[in-house]
Amino acid sequence: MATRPTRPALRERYDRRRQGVVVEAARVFAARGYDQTTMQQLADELGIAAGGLYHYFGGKEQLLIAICDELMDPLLDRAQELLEQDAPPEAQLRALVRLWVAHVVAHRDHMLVFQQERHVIEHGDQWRGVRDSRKRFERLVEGLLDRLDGEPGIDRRLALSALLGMVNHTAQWYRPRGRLSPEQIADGYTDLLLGR
Amino acid sequence: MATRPTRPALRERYDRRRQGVVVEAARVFAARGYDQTTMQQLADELGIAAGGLYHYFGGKEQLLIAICDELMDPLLDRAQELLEQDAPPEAQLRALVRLWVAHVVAHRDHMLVFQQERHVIEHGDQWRGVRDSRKRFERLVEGLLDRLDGEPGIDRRLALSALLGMVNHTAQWYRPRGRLSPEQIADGYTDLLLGR
DNA sequence: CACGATACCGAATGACCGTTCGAAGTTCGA
DNA sequence: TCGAACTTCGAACGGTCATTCGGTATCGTG
Repeated sequence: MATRPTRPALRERYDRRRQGVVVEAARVFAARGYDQTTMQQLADELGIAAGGLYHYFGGKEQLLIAICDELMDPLLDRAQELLEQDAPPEAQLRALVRLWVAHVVAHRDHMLVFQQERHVIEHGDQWRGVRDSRKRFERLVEGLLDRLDGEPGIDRRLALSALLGMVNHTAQWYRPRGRLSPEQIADGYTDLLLGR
Repeated sequence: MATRPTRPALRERYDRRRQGVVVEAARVFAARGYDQTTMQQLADELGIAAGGLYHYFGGKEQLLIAICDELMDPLLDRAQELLEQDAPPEAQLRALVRLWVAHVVAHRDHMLVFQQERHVIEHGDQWRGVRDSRKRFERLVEGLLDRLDGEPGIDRRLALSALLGMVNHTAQWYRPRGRLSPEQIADGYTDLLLGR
């Protein structure tokens, strides 16, 4: 693996290209599966030789890690930013779910790869970072749910699991020109959780 | 691959052993991933030689198909049986979700493998059977939701997706001696869907 | 233009893995 | 107990694939 260029102009090009590789990898991995995709196939899709990939990534697994980071990091940032604001819990929940659904559908491929490779993420050694990000995001949602007013019609922990299930599952059926917009979907989930 | 024994006594032993292989395979695949598990590792867990596996299965992929069939077929049967009875839609929904959650937690490993290998199931040629089973089950649930009385507080299709997401996601967090029983979990989901 | 830094090529490598198959062991039924 | 059916073994095969690396083309810069 090459080192990141030192000169600013080149560094920019390098970063863009690297990012492009991640996005394409997410696409191909989501469609064919991580293990069933060869570096050769991925390189073909990108129009470069297989060896060229190692200019940007130390190996196949680093590529997978990059996909997951690109999925979790911005989501976590935005969620944190949102929750720092001072607003009623219900409004925050609605806003968070919107943000979350929007992120999921904008990164469908990343999300599908993330779900498919759950076993590596849970057990792998280099995966503590990704695991922690996921855990932290879940805790954010959990904390918000605890802050909701009113007696819960449903167990709070169960509501959290349900919400995680619904939203993440969205990646598997959402289509860009579908009947419902991401916002409508998100609001539907929120309404469901709040008993309408 | 050997043919199924003709003599009844032997056939019984053969079926039991084959079934044991499927269950163990589900366990190992769920933990390590299908592609990352070698036939050797699987055989080790079973205490037999790698070649011995081919006495029961034509190949690794057939094993995967067997896991999925073992998951979907009984679920579909029970659901169909339930829906043939004459009962109010709400009661049927509650019963169906109970049945479904119970099945998912009883076959957690099968379920996790099923989700991980989504891409093969969606695109593979030999997978039409499994695909059809899944589709048929979804249609059963969809039909039941349409039969619910009252104006829907949420889009019916979205409710279906949400339910699918919640229930299937259960496989990823449920633990046998957890705080909630499968029935409590199922009822929680149903309450959520019906607005409590 | 010229030079160094960067980007990519592509053949070679070494390891791994699913699958085969003939032989050996075991079990069943008569 | 004997033979046939069944089960398992385990070494060998053929193929695939991630990764390496020395060389070549391209690009930015002075």
